[in-house]
Amino acid sequence: MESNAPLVSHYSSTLYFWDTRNSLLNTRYSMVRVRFAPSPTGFVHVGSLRTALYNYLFARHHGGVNILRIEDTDRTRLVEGAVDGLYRTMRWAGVTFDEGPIEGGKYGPYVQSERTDLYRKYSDELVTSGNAYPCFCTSERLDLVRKSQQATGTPPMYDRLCRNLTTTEVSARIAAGEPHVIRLRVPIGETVHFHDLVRGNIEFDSRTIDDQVLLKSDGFPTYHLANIVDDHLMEITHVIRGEEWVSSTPKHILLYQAFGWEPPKFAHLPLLLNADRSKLSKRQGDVAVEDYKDKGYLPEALINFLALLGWNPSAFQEIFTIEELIRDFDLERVNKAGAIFNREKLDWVNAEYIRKMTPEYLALLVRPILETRGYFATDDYLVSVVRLMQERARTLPDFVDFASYFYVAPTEYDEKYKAKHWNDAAKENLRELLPLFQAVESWSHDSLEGIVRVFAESKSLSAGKLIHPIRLAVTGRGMGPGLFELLTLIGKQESLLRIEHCVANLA
RNA sequence: GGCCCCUUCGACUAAUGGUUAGGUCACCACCCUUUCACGGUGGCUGCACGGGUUCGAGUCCCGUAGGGGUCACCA
Repeated sequence: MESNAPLVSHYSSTLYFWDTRNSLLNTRYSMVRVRFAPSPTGFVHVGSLRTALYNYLFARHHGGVNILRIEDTDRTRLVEGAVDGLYRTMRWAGVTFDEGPIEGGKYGPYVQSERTDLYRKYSDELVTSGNAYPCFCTSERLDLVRKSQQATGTPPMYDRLCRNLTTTEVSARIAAGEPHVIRLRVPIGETVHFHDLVRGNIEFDSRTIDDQVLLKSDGFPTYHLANIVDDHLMEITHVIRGEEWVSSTPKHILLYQAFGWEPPKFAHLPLLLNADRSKLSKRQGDVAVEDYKDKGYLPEALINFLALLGWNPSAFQEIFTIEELIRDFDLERVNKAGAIFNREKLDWVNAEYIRKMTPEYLALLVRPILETRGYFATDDYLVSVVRLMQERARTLPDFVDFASYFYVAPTEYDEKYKAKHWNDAAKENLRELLPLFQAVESWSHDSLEGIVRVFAESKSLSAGKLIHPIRLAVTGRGMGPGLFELLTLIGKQESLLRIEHCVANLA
């Protein structure tokens, strides 16, 4: 019949062992060790970044160790260069690791495909102890079983055909070279429970837990096996991961019990959501960290924004330095409900950061974009443009795309603005103003403003009647920095050229 | 469908049995102003619903509804 005895006896016999070790080596085990364990399937999802960030903040807050582990046990989904990309993204975001494939560490290797012998060994151990069993079912049979279960409305689970094969039959079939997997022997009639640091106690009836595949027929482990073997061997103290893992956690608990290992503490993070409250997905917008980098968001801003999606220390502060995030971070203040990724708020946070940075630093970040657009500017000039645009820009490309007239004369003129401010009277005014501009000796903010205001007064006009047409002629736009700042930067010759051109040609 | 989780303004959230339910983004109005932006002032909307417990419930309990996650030899 069913043999679930090994689980129970294993667990209780090793509990004593762990309790003793825990008290004897208390200092060692009080050291926080967390891991970020992505599978290298290409880009880094912003949700993954947030998970990585929370692990990082938790580790730093507690003076613990942050570990990167690559979970590449699915050979069919390997993506060339994904690990490099992952590191590039993490470095950009400022999330650092103390142990990992590049950092090294005494718990390595940190790439699961280099640890397959280990998983095999532990899988064998589970089979020997009766907590796992070989299964020879083909995927075709499994599909059929699943289909009939769906048809009858029963929960789709493995029907446990191979669970009670005799040892002689098992040996024979293995000797015959029959492909097989190793499955977890889930005990019957138990309640599996665990305490989640975010959600509290969570319980599962073991009859709802599938006899999960632990070792695939290609000899590679599944996530479930590799994950707990590594978490144990790497002495992970806290597993901080996305909510989508809650329903597989009981399988992990069962594995810890089967091995007689003390499970780590779990904290399941709320999901990042689309506007319709479904799991944040590619179909409804940008999900790759790279997308946000490319669109001109600053890493500090993205991190700040992401940190506050699902966690909040007080709600009386919106902008946090990374040091403040580390100081304040606390798993107990992580929310339970999913959070919608709100792009407008990100824009605002980004704008806040742009206003805080030095123009020199921003200019460095803007230059590549400038060159992509085919514009030219000296370093000094670019810094000046940044200074004028700084409180108007929300993202990095704004310094180029909303300010193109600083680099090249306008070829298009804003229709609405033109309709409002460009007419024969305006042109006549500019025609008369032009010689005064030409005659000016110091092309400076104050002298230009003085000329315009005196001229306007002499003609009994409001200064706006001159300012708006000049802005249109010089920039083509109805928005931007103060006119006299802008004229000063663009320079006398170029400014006059543009005004003359429009007076002569713009209808 | 089974199992698990969740539910405060449109969005992110604060509140740890006693508040006119607070802040931020977005939105609207006004002020500042040469435009846009910044800044300032004000406004708009919220405790999913129904029962309990309690002198008192957004906060505790039960139920309902709604939403989400998960049910692979993927992680």
